[in-house]
Amino acid sequence: MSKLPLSFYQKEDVVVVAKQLLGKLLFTNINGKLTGGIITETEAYDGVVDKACHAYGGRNTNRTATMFLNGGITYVYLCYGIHHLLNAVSGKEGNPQAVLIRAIEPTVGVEIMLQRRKMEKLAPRITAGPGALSQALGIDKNLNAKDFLSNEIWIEDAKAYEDEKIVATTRIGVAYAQEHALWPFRFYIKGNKYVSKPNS
DNA sequence: TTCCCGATTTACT
DNA sequence: GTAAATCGGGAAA
Repeated sequence: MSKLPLSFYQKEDVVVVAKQLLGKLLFTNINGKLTGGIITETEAYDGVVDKACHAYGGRNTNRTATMFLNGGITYVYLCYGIHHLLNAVSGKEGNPQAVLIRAIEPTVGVEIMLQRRKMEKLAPRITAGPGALSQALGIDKNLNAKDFLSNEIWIEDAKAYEDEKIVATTRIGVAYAQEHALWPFRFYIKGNKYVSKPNS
């Protein structure tokens, strides 16, 4: 398998990127520790027109500047003062779109992930949920604005899921975005155990 | 500089 | 089911 090219992320429609990322393989190699798995859940954040997006209305600050860059890089930020959340920036430069990676199914480096999560044995909650996933993979804001062809974090190509295996629903934790909270911008793989909240 | 609050998780009752 | 933890960003002053 090979790494996804930057052109994959630079499509105009972030929703398409979010759907196509399902089933791809996300890896990190932090301090020589290789971990990774299959992406099972994503959410799209559609730039300046999306009230749930940090860059809504063209808000360009130290934090959100990363999203305005060309697609194919990471956007990592701290939420609730505790959790690092991993996004894949998409679209072209100046168009602040991003895909939140919410969950993976671990396949490589499970022992390392168990240690990082302080867990005794494997359970879905190890990587089901954006904060949990980042902790398991060793992601923090030092990985912000890295491109997805780096040696620390990357995504490899894999067979795409058929549409009937993909569930589209509303996003999590964005009630403050009013009517935009109803947009069906969350995608996950039907029946997979490594999904943060299957019912919504 | 101050104040408010969040793209969550976990440990309780 | 409900609440606490915890800190940096963004807006206002």
